[in-house]
Amino acid sequence: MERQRRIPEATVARLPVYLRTLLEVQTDGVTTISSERLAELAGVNAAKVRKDLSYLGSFGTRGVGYDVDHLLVQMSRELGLTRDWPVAIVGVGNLGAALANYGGFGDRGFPVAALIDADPTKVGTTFGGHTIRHLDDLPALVDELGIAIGIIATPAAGAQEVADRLVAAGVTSILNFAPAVVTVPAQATLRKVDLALELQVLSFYGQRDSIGSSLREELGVTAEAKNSAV
Amino acid sequence: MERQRRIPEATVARLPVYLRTLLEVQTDGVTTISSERLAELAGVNAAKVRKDLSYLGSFGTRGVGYDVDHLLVQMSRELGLTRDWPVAIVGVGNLGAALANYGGFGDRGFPVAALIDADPTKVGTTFGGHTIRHLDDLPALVDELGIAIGIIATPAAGAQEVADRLVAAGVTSILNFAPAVVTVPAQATLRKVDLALELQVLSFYGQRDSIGSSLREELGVTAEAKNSAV
DNA sequence: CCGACCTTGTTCTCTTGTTCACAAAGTGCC
DNA sequence: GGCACTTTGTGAACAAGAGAACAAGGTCGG
Repeated sequence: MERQRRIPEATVARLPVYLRTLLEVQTDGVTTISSERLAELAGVNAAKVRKDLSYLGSFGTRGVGYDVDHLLVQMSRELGLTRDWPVAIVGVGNLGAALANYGGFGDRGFPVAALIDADPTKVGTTFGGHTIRHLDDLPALVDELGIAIGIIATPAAGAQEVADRLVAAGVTSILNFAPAVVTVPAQATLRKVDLALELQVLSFYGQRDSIGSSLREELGVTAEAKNSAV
Repeated sequence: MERQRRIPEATVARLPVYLRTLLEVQTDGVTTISSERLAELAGVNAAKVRKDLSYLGSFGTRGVGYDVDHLLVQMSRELGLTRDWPVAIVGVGNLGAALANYGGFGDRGFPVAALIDADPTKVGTTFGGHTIRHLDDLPALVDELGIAIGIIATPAAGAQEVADRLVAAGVTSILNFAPAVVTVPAQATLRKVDLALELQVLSFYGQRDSIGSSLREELGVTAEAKNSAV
């Protein structure tokens, strides 16, 4: 399959899981790992692991497995994690503030570089080491700080406008937490995290469960289907 | 398709989006909606909308469209949203605290009924109107409060144990925010929200974009693939 | 140097999901 | 009451993804 360059969407979404898993085993001193073992740790099928890794033009060694360090280098490069990507959080309400405080971003190469809000009473105040800037300053901030990713944490009503402004300012990667449908032009990439949606999906399957397991098979609700998001 | 009862996973994940959209148009006084219009508002294909709704045993009216109220009733029932589902948040760190404060859950029928932590210095303190309880109290809390859904907001290291304890206490719906692979028995439903993963996926496509749009077509990175998570 | 053993890379098949296209069904004007 | 028009419901083609299975390739003991 010599270094093929079209990586399927589903594979891209699994690479970060492999990456995290490999980092863990690396700190345990493991230097080589088989697809079987990696699959077990990552919670997926071994054949899938091998197929996914083969897209990286991977060099596993038959009979042995994959070199952990080498795999980490390849994967980091493929995911573009060899550099930091500064993030701007737009909307410093409950959720935005929480995300700003959440250390998990900076640790993983996504430093929070700016907090942005449209509310004049918030602009100028300091939060978690950042002075909140006005949405109108967005283009300047993108230039100054090299913002690569925008996180929308506004109420639903403002989400589309924020997305439009982010794109206009040159930010082409957007993560939307607002419970609203947002569209962006083709050159931009948008992903969403919808907390209420997740709970509602759980509600669907949870309700099904409570009608009794004897019926479940008949209704066709299988364990695989229920857990497919993981 | 007379009232068929196997609803595909992909459809289940879209029902909440339709639901939200319908609630919006309902407040605008709209009583009837076509699949075309609903598709536009929900950001999906019209044929997909019709097929999804047909799984509800839906009664649209040809030549007219769907009755908004009726659709909302059917959909709420199907998703199990005719009652509240009390939620327990396990892990009151940065993220857990944020989720506890986030009003979006209670509003949508998922009241936060308990905050749980394993840290003795946190147990007994009050946060957002809730006294933080110890993880050991979980079974009692499930019985007392009818906890239906558990949210894991602990560090990665503790996630699996919390999941095990939730399942043991009778909670079969789990939403995992911890950056760790968690597995549950088949009778339980697990979904995950992985913030770092989302950013890493954005990084992948963002990096691709920066090599120039002329190459993009050749590399096969299409707008559809990039936006498929939305 | 050879053979037993192990693990990868890849092909093939099956399942799931998406989209098109069109017949069926109902509305409302004339 | 009939006809033109609209929109649904669904069959069928197509695309994407998952997983089983196996040949190819490499290791390591003897």
